[in-house]
Amino acid sequence: MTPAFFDRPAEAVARDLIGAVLTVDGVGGRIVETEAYDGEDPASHSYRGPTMRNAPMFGPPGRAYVYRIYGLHSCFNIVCDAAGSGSAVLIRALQPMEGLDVMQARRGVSARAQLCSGPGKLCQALAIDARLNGAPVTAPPFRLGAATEPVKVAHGRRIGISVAVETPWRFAEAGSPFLSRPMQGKIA
DNA sequence: GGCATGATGGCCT
DNA sequence: GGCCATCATGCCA
Repeated sequence: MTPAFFDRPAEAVARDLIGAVLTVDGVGGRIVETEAYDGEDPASHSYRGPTMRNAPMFGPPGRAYVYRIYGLHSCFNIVCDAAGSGSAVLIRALQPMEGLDVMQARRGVSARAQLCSGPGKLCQALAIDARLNGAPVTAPPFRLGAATEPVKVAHGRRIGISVAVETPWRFAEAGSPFLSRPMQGKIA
């Protein structure tokens, strides 16, 4: 996967990332849930323009934007669309594939369906933290491979936000048991 | 199953 | 000072 893949609107990238395989130092799995955000979007960190915290969102596409939320959890985004639009895709859930034992140890949980079923959980499982903020996801320790087979993608409302709740920019593999929450949208 | 709550840090008004 | 793109736990039904 090349940086050009990410140089598109976040909503398109978010959809196309479903089924892609993401690992950090060989630990990870298939992306099954994402959300798109951009600078026009009141729910986005980039909505009010660049700040120290959200600076990576206004940088080159294909880089990581990692932030801390509620003081304890990390969330992992991939920056999209150059031209300073402040867009990114939040990775919300993975289907664990590689390094299950490592993820279980980091999470303190053994059930596969709970290792990466949420943005904070997958960061803990893959050991993603502020160290990787701004790092290109197209180079080690990241590995990111496009989906190899067609995936049924559903979309619906995003989770955990209080504004722009009508913007249906959450994408997920239909019927996957590895989601943070069940999908209620329509098949795309 | 659902709902309430605490942990805990940086950013914004 | 208040607000979060969260998670785990505990209580009640």
